[in-house]
Amino acid sequence: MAGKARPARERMVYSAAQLVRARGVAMTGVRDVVAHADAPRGSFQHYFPGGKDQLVGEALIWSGDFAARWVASYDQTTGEPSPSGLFAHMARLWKEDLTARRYERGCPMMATAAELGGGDSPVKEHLRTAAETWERAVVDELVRMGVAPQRAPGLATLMVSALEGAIMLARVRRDVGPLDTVVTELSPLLDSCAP
Amino acid sequence: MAGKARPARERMVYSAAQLVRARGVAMTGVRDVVAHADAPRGSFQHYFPGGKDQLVGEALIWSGDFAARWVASYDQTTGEPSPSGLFAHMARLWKEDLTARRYERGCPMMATAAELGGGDSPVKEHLRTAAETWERAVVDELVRMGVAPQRAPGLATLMVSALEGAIMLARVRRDVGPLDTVVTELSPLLDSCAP
DNA sequence: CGACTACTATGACGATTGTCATACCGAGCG
DNA sequence: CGCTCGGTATGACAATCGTCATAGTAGTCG
Repeated sequence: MAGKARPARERMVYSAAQLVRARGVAMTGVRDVVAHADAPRGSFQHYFPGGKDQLVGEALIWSGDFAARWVASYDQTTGEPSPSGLFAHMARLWKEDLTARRYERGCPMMATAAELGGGDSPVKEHLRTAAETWERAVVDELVRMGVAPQRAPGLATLMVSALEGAIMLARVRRDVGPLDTVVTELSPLLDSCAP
Repeated sequence: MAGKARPARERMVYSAAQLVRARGVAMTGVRDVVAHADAPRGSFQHYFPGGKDQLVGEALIWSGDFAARWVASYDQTTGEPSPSGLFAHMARLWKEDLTARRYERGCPMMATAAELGGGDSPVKEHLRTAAETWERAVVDELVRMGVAPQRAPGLATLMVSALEGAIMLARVRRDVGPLDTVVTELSPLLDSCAP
């Protein structure tokens, strides 16, 4: 199941991210995480003296970095890069994940954002930086392919918003249709911003 | 605080929706709902023999109906109706709500969707119909203003997705900027589909 | 060898959860 | 009057939660 190639601490962070994006923060118990990570229970309090908040926080920044890395991986694409191609690239990962995992898991940032109230918790700060990391990666990729720098942030916000909402609708419907829809509908608009 | 103009049962459903969209399903206890609704605790098990699932389910269909009613209320708008105007109409409600409530509350459907795993729970069925009700209302409004019937569903999915994602980003950033952004960026695309 | 550190193991704690069981109240009605 | 019935009021249940306290092992270094 969970290969022990990587140290237990990393596995716990990864498992926390996977469980959170499947069932939410509150529904994900610390005991569930250590079991899913196949890690010793005593190690949790050793590696995460900050408790559950620290674990969830690190899972969020891991997610943000992962998303940013995936966005940046669009560079290795063969063929002419375009904003619509980047958006399709982002959506493809989710289509595969949703179908392969049978709509069990969604976006960890969405799950965390939905459960945190108005207050400022230590978790929310990490959520903010994770989202910022992701969006920044999209902006960088857009300007790299020639989109005007003052135009890119708005487009990135639109892309992330549409993708996030489509993920939610896809999960609700148990159908990846919304992902295809937003890609198709948004493509002409996105490509009209590149040279 | 909570006027007793309406029967306790309705107040509980409403309070459940408000608490769920603020803190999520798991973080919302049954005791919290009855307290927020200023309702007698014994009445909960009387009106909702199905337990928490029934309460959350009814809160979801209430939310779906509310969203659909708000979309339909665009009819009373003075001035020329347009797809972009409808989208701005939908976003305006959220801008006001987020700022007035200081980003305490998000979308109840998003909160529920994020916490439900892959399985089919009785709650998920209600979530599905609520989302369908909302999207259907958008489609009806679009065709009413002249959008081609085979084009409307795709646009509605795009609008709902972008709005939902923007709500999440706005909550994370504590800034309604994303709402404005998606409205601005999407307006030309939306209006290019109306006569 | 002994001491020290990194990591693991286990049991218990108080709090909170959803749900159930039981009893009480007041009006309607024969 | 007595009886029913929609609604209310508590108290307790088992389960689970995050966290803590304490003791154990393994390995390294002096």
